Amino acid sequence: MLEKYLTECLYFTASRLDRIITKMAEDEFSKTGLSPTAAYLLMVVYEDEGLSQKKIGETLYLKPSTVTRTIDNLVRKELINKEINGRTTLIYSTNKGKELSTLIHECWFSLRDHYSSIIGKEDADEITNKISKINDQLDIVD
Amino acid sequence: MLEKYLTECLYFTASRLDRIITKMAEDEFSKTGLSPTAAYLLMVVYEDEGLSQKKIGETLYLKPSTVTRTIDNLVRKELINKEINGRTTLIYSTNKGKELSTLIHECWFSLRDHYSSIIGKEDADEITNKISKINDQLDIVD
DNA sequence: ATAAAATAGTTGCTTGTGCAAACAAACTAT
DNA sequence: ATAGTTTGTTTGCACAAGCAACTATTTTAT
Repeated sequence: MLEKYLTECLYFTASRLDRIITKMAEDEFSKTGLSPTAAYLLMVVYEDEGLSQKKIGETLYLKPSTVTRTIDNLVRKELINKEINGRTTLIYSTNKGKELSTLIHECWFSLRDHYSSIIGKEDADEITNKISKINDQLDIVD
Repeated sequence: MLEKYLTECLYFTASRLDRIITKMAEDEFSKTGLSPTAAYLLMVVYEDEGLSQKKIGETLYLKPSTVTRTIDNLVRKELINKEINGRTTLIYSTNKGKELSTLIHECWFSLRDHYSSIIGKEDADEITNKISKINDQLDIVD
């Protein structure tokens, strides 16, 4: 009986979805040895070499502390470099980092194929789009 | 440019949504002194006093270890009791726990009002429903 | 030129969740 | 009845993310 009300709660359904899809993404990206977030960060760097941590955080909607730590991790793996430039630090991928590019993109497509094959490409695209719009509405960055 | 592709990724949008809505829920339920999950667990107990941990986990879609810990927390706060019954444990709310019922339900409605006021009631209900259906499709409990 | 404010990043801590292995109780089949 | 299997719960560990307070740099205003 309560179950019905739970599934009418956005918090409840959204966090369940997050757990499911995060697990799927982790499994998919495990081939790269990276967490999904680290892989996405790397993709952001590929796209815009030398961008600042701040920009990375804004792109991925992650807090500065999370960005710092994800970056530390990638630096430790020698996949990116930090270039301190006054109060900002610029991030570049290393050669080793660039070598991962293909694999990461494969995982990224594979993840999409995976959930699309279950829920259907149209539904997947539609829901993703809707969630994205709702995110922008709810995320009132003060 | 990459931003556009990120918003087409269900993992990316879903985890962002989770972060936003979890924060909103935490703020809303902070009046109760409980995490949203703990509050939901308590609501499940109100609805079915004496149910097993297993059942709680199934209802909330949480792993046994998470249920154990959330319950430990509520026991420590003297809001519920565990009654060990062979290999299963049955959960009952205490009087102190029952006293929280009204407040928890208020927060629960208030949370819903909050996000509905931002994205609109229809859109909120629609997306919640869609996510719920997708959860059931993706959550292939082996 | 210097004090105050704003900005970028870091660090210690907390929280929620899961995994895997352990443990304990209860069936099942011989 | 007893060995093996299944089931429910617990425990140790790991991880991702955020908060709040801090440091360091840059900008602004006087």
